[in-house]
Amino acid sequence: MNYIRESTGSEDLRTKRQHILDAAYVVFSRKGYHRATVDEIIALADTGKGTVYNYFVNKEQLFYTLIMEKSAPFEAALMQLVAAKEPALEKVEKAVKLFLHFFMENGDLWRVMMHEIRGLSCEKASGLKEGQKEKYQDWFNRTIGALAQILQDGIAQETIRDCDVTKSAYGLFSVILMMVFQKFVGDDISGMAHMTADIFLYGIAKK
Amino acid sequence: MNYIRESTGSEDLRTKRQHILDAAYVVFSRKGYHRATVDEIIALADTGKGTVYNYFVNKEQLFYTLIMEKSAPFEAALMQLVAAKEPALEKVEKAVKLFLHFFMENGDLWRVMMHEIRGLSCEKASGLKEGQKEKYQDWFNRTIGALAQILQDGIAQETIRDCDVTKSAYGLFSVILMMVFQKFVGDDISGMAHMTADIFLYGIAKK
Amino acid sequence: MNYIRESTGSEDLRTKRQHILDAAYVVFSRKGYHRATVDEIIALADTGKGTVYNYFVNKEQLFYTLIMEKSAPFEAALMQLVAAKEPALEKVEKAVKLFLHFFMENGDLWRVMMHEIRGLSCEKASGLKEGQKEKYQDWFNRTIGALAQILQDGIAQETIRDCDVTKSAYGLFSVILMMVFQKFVGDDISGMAHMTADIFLYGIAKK
Amino acid sequence: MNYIRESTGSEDLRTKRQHILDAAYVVFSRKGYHRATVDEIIALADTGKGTVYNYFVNKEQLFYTLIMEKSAPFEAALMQLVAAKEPALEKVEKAVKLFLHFFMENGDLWRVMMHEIRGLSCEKASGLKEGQKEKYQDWFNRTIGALAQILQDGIAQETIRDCDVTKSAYGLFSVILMMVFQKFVGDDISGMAHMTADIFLYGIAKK
DNA sequence: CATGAATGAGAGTTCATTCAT
DNA sequence: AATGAATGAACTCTCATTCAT
Repeated sequence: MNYIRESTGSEDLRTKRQHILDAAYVVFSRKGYHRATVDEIIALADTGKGTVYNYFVNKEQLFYTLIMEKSAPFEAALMQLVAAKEPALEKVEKAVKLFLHFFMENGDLWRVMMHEIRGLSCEKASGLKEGQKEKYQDWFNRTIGALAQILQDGIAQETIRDCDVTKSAYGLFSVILMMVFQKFVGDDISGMAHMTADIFLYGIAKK
Repeated sequence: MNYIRESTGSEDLRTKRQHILDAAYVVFSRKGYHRATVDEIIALADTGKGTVYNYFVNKEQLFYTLIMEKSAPFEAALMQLVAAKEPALEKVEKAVKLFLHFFMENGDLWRVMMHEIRGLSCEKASGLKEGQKEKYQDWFNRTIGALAQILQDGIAQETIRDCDVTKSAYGLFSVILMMVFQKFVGDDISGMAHMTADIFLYGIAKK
Repeated sequence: MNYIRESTGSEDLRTKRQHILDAAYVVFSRKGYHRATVDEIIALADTGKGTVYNYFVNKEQLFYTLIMEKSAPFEAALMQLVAAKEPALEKVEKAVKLFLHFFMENGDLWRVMMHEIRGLSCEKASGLKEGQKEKYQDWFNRTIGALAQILQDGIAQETIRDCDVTKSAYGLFSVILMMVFQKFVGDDISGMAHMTADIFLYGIAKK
Repeated sequence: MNYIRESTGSEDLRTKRQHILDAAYVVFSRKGYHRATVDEIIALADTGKGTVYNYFVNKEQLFYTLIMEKSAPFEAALMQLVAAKEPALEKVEKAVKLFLHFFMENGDLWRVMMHEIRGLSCEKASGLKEGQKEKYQDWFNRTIGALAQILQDGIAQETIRDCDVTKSAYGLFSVILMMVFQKFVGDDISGMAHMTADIFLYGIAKK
């Protein structure tokens, strides 16, 4: 296994593709989908323009691949948390922490993605073809569904009010996003997670 | 003479500029700032390309004008609410209702605007010039500031916990937005406002 | 005669047209033919856009009219000089003075005109239709022809060498133009005329 | 291998960029800066619109590049002449010949350039940005400065009158230009150079 | 006559994508 | 597989001209 990695060929093959993805991550995050240009990506990736189209069919699919590759480890961790045997209230805080970590790293890219998947109705209203958009929607169904599952467990455990878990999960999700985008989250992610979960769970009205 | 004005006159007097704004509203909302083209706007407004540039200096200022004209009545109502003499807890619910109404109408446009004002640092990271972005930011300072003021009043009235009112206001704002974007809000805006305010104030954990 | 002038109608009629010509003079001189816009002309003339097209068939004819109106008094004076009974050498200096005065006033406009009449061959190579261009060329034939006539008189009077009078006239003309454009001419137009005529007549080589 | 390069290689290597410059030369010369369109240039260059912008940042810089590339060999020859050890009077005639040759080839383009660098004061009075205009002015400072230097040498050698060399150089320059523009120069450039220098040096008045 | 809102042809420029090397 | 020169469709914006009032 080692000798394969050390052979320059395989090393470089993975590298070119990865360099492009890394560069695309930076440029898409900074500029958004439309203002990001392939020229800027290849400049940052230090590669040729044609190379991009060897690995990715077009700009759109490059973006999609980026999203999926960045998401995979986060999704894995989240699913693991859902499956864990723990009180739901504690899982909520841990989930918030996972989301905060993820968005602290990838928030800008996700903001771009979320902006692009709007306009589902019209054929060419978005840069994404009809089939692609559903794949992005699946991401929300999976991750926010995980949050909802935790809340559902809490209801079963009678530590959480009997509410609409999907709406609540989306609400929690949106608060996390806003905290990140407004740069309210500093180095103390754990503390922020605690505070966010606390307000979410117990409200801000005086008891 | 009056009835003549009302038949064709009033129709035509307000027409061109308003038609363009109406068309721009639809196209910007559906396509976002960059994918919206002047050609599509004029097709919808049933006017010539030059006419747009008679009324608006460029695409950006058309967008800005749109935002400000749509926002004005909402802002007025919000400020009136803040100034009213009422318990803060009730004001919160009324404010949520105002926001829900506003975003049910203009949510897509605001999503576009919010996407464009990101990337404040870089020069060309957004379609908006540096000076303009601050004007959009002011909108947030004003409206979310109003929410924060209501919460602050609640703290003074000892009906709301002593929390970071700005963060909390942003949190409430983001939840409202998400409810709208996820189409969780139907015809019963009042009911939704009640539910949202309830969860925000009292949390979802069982007491 | 006076009462006609004072009647507002006739006064204003002449005025509108003249205001437009005055404004056109300023704008064409400053911006050149293409960069001059009708909008800027009407702003300076304080009139409506349609009014321009009431008096002039289009931008091109406005320009042409301007040239001809500005030229008339100069041409008259020049023709008078040619016809005068005077030694040719003195006429040369006086003609130089006339040209200097004229171009000190209208040099920019003439530069613009001279630039526009190029590209005689191609149909649409210039902004001017084929027929129009010849009219401009006539101006040169008339005015430089006058200079040539003076030189020809000088040859007859044996005070000027037997040279190609047309070429020499164009040469003198070009020197005058250059003096004006390079702003080598100050308030002392007479002195400058003397110097220019002196070098033209006697050369700059040491005798 | 070499002959292959010479058949297609050398043709194609220099091709696109040079074709564009060649086409731009023709179109700018014929139409002037503003009436010249990129569409016409690419039609003549038989290339795509984007290709122009691969080689030149914009229309203005294409024009500037054209001017500089056309000027380089002429300037080199002129500077060599100035530095040569020869009587100034002979240098004058040789310089006139150089200028005649140059303007016989590039006169139309230079006329366009000269027209564009006017209106130095106003911001948008010309198609050229403020900083660029100075670069064009430098061309005059260099080339007419070279003429003036020759005249200055003549004064030192006591073969030329003590006159304002800069004004005189501009005068000579303008005469050359006019000869070319009026198509007074035919195939016998040497003869024309002799005549022009003769009149410039010794005047046209009878001794 | 005087007006100026409306117009659209046409300008310069950008950028995702292709393909010969 | 890697490249980047070549491309042209699509974009925003300008401005001379018209015409209903």
